[in-house]
Amino acid sequence: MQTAAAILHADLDAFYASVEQLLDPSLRGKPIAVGGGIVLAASYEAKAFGVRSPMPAWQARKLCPELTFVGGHFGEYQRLGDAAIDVLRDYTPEVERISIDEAFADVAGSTRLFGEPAAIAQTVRARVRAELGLAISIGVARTKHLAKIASQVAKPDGLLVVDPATEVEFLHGLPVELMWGVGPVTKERLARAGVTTIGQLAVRSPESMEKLLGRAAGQKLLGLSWNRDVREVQTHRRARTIGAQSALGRQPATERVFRPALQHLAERIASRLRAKDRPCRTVTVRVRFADLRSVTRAVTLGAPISATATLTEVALDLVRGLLRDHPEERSISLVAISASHLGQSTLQLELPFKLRDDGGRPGTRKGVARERADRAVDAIRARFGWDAVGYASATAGGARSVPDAFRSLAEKDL
DNA sequence: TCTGGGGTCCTAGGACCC
DNA sequence: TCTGGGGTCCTAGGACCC
Repeated sequence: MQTAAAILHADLDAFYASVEQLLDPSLRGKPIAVGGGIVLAASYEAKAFGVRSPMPAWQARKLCPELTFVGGHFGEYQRLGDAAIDVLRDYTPEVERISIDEAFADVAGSTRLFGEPAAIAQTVRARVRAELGLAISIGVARTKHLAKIASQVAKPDGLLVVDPATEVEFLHGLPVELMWGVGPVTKERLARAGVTTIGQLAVRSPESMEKLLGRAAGQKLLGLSWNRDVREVQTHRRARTIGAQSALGRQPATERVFRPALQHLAERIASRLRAKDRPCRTVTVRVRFADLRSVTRAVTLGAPISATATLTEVALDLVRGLLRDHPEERSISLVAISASHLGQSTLQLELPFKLRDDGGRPGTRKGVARERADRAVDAIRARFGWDAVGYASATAGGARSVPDAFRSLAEKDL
């Protein structure tokens, strides 16, 4: 009844940094970091000095004085990431991409055509190396969780197949932080309870783990420690939220500051909502203060929205209310907007709607007119590019901390 | 000299309904 | 006059992932 190990987890090694070294041979073998103010990615040579992402540039330079910073070639990351995943797709349609440089693949149905999973993995690695010039590590196991752990253990530039007969032994010798879902906080909590390896976690009682980590996390981790992972490779996943954020440095908490920033974020988000034809009902804003503490405010509307002007107004309202509740906070360092409760794709026009039921705002909106204006802007951008047209206050606000090309990369609909 | 930007999922408390 | 229990939705916050 034991199933074969047929789940692959493929992960490009130090992806952004490797692409930079590929594009510029003079960078090969050297410690480099991609980014400006912070490290977005580090080469293996830089990681050897302790350089990690995200780390402020000054701290990285302190750890590694000869570190070379390079600005990103974001278009190339997208192109090469896509190409690597496409190599996987040559062996199975069952591919779940989880980020720009990482994907699961289920090759159970492909063995007659292409051979054993391990052979497929080796071929993929060789082809990505030969065709793209990049190293990709692959873990092969019976479950997604174990395949993911295996690829981490296989790095750099390795292949690791976990035999179903020995998977629990393999798992139990590893540190807990290799598990999906164990970050710094959970690692620390477990350590205080005397748990540092997956094997030590596995023998704890469900009650004790639930008490320590909460119901869901406790059950999940205990199950995973025995490799009880029932998740399947999912080829299509619909987004549940669409959001954007902008770091501001340290700025006064005034409308002059947050208005253009929110305008720009709302434009980006609303255009994506329209492009996917998925209007949102819930709008959440987040404001981070100078001390890095952040607070959120959310509102769920009576009707879905996707007009830029409407989203902007709702977000502005929320941020104003939030700041009124925190009069002691004089400066802010980040604003964010997130849209959720995304509707099904419907082609109906955005009707005038009530913003709130309490009558605190004018009841109706020029929904239809806004919809038309947005469609016109979307069409111009589709032809001439994003910066060809836009709301004056947002485009003039110019000083963006991160190029929009990078933002697009991070968007998860890949 | 404090640290980007895009996401997912979980928890807890309160409102509201039956 | 005081009382139950369950379900759903919403909001705020937090941990985690790449």
